[in-house]
Amino acid sequence: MAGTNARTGGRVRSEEARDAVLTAAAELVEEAGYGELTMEGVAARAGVAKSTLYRWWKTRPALVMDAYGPALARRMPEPDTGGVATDLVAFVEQLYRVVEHPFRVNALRGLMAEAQLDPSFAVRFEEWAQTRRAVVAGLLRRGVERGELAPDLDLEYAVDLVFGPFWYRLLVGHAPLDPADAEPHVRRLLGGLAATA
Amino acid sequence: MAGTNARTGGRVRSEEARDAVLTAAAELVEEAGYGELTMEGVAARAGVAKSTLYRWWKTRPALVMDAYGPALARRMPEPDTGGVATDLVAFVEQLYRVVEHPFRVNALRGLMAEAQLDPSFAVRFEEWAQTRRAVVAGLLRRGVERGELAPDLDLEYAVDLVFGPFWYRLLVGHAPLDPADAEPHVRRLLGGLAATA
Amino acid sequence: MAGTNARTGGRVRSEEARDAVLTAAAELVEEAGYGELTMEGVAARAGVAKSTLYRWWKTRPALVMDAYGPALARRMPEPDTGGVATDLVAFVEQLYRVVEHPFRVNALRGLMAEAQLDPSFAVRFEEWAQTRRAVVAGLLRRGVERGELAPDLDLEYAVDLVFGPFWYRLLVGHAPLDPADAEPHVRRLLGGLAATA
Amino acid sequence: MAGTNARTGGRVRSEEARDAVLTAAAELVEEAGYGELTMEGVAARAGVAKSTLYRWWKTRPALVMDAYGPALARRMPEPDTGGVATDLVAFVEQLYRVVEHPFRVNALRGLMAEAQLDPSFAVRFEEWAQTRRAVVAGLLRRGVERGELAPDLDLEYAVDLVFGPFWYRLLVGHAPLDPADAEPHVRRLLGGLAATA
DNA sequence: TCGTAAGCGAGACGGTACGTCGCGTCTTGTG
DNA sequence: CACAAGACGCGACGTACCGTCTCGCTTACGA
Repeated sequence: MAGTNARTGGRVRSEEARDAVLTAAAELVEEAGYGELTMEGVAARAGVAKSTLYRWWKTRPALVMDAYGPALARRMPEPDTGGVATDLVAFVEQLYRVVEHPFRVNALRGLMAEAQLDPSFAVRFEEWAQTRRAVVAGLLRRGVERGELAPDLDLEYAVDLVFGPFWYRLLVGHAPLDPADAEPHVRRLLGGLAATA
Repeated sequence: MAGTNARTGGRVRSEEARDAVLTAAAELVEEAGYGELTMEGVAARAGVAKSTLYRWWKTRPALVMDAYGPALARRMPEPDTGGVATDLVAFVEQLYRVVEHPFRVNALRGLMAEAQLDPSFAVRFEEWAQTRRAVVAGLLRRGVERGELAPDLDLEYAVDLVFGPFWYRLLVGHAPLDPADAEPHVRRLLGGLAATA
Repeated sequence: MAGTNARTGGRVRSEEARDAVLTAAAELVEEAGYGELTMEGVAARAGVAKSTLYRWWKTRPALVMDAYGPALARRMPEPDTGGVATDLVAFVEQLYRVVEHPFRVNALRGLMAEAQLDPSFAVRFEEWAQTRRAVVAGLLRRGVERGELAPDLDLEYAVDLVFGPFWYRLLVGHAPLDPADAEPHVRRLLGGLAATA
Repeated sequence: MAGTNARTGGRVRSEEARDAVLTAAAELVEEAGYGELTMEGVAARAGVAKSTLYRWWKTRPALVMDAYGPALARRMPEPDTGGVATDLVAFVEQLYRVVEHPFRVNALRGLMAEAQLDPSFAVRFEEWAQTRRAVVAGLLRRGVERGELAPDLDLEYAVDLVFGPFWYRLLVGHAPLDPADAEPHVRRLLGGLAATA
C-alpha cells in the first residue's frame, strides 16, 4: 500500500556494479582529470558493461555528478553561530577548503565546463548550485533579520558575491584559494571597498 | 632590413582563407554553440582544407579565441572619470552588456569551459583574463590613491569581486545579467553588505 | 501410471504464451523478413519474457522452424497417379506454389541462410530437407520400377534435378517461379536437353 | 583529356591497406568461417582503422565479395571444344572442383546466406550470379545452333539445371560434390531421365 | 625567367570513443 | 515449476572527429 515504487519482478539492481562504477569514476577523475574521463574507461575499470553504465547514467557529467555530488554536498554545513560574520567565515572557510582535495577541484571544474558545453546538463548543474546557494541565502537572511545586514539587501547578488570570487579563482587560476583568506574576505565583503575614514 | 623573418620565397598566406575560417567559426558558435563546433565542421563550412586550419590554429579554443578575441577585447575601455564609483559603473555596465550579444556569451562560456579541460589552453586563457583584470585593477588603484577606497585594500580580491559575480552568473545561469544592475551592484560593492545604521 | 514422465508438481506450460510467440514470429517474418527477426523482438511483440523464449526454443531458426515448419511440410502430398510424369508435375506444381505465400518464401530463404551460418542448425535443416527428398525419391523409384525411367538412374542426382533449380531460383531470384512452368519443366527433365530429331 | 577519373588532390588510396584488408578477410573466412567474420576482426587483423574499412566496403558481404570474387571468377573458363557435351563437362567439372577449396565453399555459402538476409546485397549477388550464368547460357546457345540441343530449349531453365543441383548440394550438404560426377551428370542432363529403350 | 619554397584544397590514414542493439544468462518476484 | 520483468556482461555495430599524412596545384620571391 505504502510502496514507494511498484516494482514487480525483474532482477534487482546490482549494488556491486553501482559501487564499482562510482569508485572507478572517482578514481579516474583523481588520476587523469575530468577531461580524460571516458564512459569506455569507466566501464573497463569498473569491470562493468557499457550498457550497464548507460542504463543508469545517460551522460558523462551525470555520472560524475553522482560520483562526486555526495562528497561535495557533505562538506556543506549550514553554520548558525548567531552572528552573520562568523557564519559567513565558517562557510567560506569550508568552501575554500576544497583546494585541499585537488581532485575535487578537478571534478568541480570539469562539471562547470560540461555545463557550458551541454545545455541539458546545465539544467541539472544549476539545480545543484541552487542547493548550495540556498545555504548562503538562508544565512544572510538571518543576518538581515537580526539587523546585521542592510535591510535593502539584494540577496541574489549578495550570494553571488560569496560564490562568484570563489568560482572565478577556481576556474581562472590567477590567484590561489586559501582557507586563511576566508576571514579577511568576509570582512571586506561586509564592510565594502570604500574608505571608512 | 624590413622583414624580420628571413622568408626566401613560398606562397604567401591567403587572407581569403583566414577570413573564411574565422567567419565560419563565428557562425558556428552563434548557430549551434561552442560545444558543437568542430575543426571538421569549420573547415567544411569555410571551404578550406583541414590542413590549412591546423597550420594556423593548433586547437579549437585557439581558433575561437582568434575569431572572438578582438570582439571581446575591443569593448573594454578604461574609464577615467575622476571618481572610482563612476569609473566602476561604467566598466561594469559595459561588462554586463555582453548579454546583448548572445553568441559572444556563448563564446565566452565555451572558452572558459575549454580552459578547464585543456591545461595548455588554460594558460592562454588566464593571460587574456589578466589583461581584463589589469583594467579594473588600475581603476581601483587610482581610487585608493585618491583616498576613495580603503588604503589596505586587497586589490586582487577586489578585482575578483567585480569579475566573480559576473562570470558566476554567466556560467551558472541562475540569474540574468542586466546592465541596469551595474549601478546598484557597484554601490553595494563599495558600501559593503553590513547595515549602515 | 498415466503420465510417462515423472513430473512432480510445478506450473504447467502456458499454451497461451506458446501461441503468442509463434504468431509473433510469423508476423515478424512476414512484415520485415527473416533477417530482421530477433529473439528480443519476438519476445516484445508476444508480450513474453525472454527467458520463456529461451526455455522452449534454443535458437532463432528453431523458433522459425516451429512457426513455419508445419505450414511448409503440410502441403507436400505424395502424388501417386500411376505415371511418373503426372506424379512429378503434381509435385513440382505444388512445390512452385510456395511463391503464392511470399512470407513462406521469406521463411524458407531465411532458414536456408541460417543453415549456412550455424552448423548445428544445418543438421536439423538437412534432416528436414531429407523428408522432402524422400517423397520425390519414392515417386521416382516407382517410375523406375514401372520402366518409365532409365534403369541406371542415379536417384540422388535425379532428386537434386527437381529441388535444385527450385531452390536456386528461390535463393538467387534471377527468374520467377511459376506453377505453370511445372509441366514444361518436368517434360524437359524427363526428355533431356539433347535434340530428339 | 582521356583521363578516366578526374581526381584533383587528396591523398592516394593506400594499396598496402587494401591488400592487408583483403588478405585478412580471406584468412578469417578460411580459419573461422564466414559467419564468424566481423568488420572489427578484419580491421584488427589487417592493422587498419575501421573507418578505412567502411570507407571502401559498406558492408560485410561487399568486403568478402571483393576478397573472394576474383578468386571465384578466375576459375570460370568458357570452354569451347566444339561440342556441347564436352563443353558442359569441362565447365561442370570446374564448377564442382570448388570443393577442393573448403574455404571457398565456406565463402560461397556465406555469401548466399547473406543474400537471403540482406536485400540490398541480394542485388549485387544476383549480378554476380548472372555473370556465371551467362557463360553456361552461351555454351548452350552454341549447342542449339549446332543442332545438338533441342531447338525449343528454355535456356533459362536449362542453365538452372546446371547450377541448381550444384548449389543445392553445396547448401544442404546431403550429398558430396565430386568432380568425377561431372561427366555422368552432364550425360543424364542431356539424355533426360526417361528410359531410352 | 626560372627554380625553390611555401600555402592551398582534397581526402585517405590510423585512432579513439561514442551510444546502440541484440545476445544469452541471471535473479527477482508472483500464480 | 512456469512465467513476466528486467538487470547483467559481452561483443559488434556503424559514426563522428581527431590530428597526421600524402598528393598535385598555385603562387610569390630572389638568384
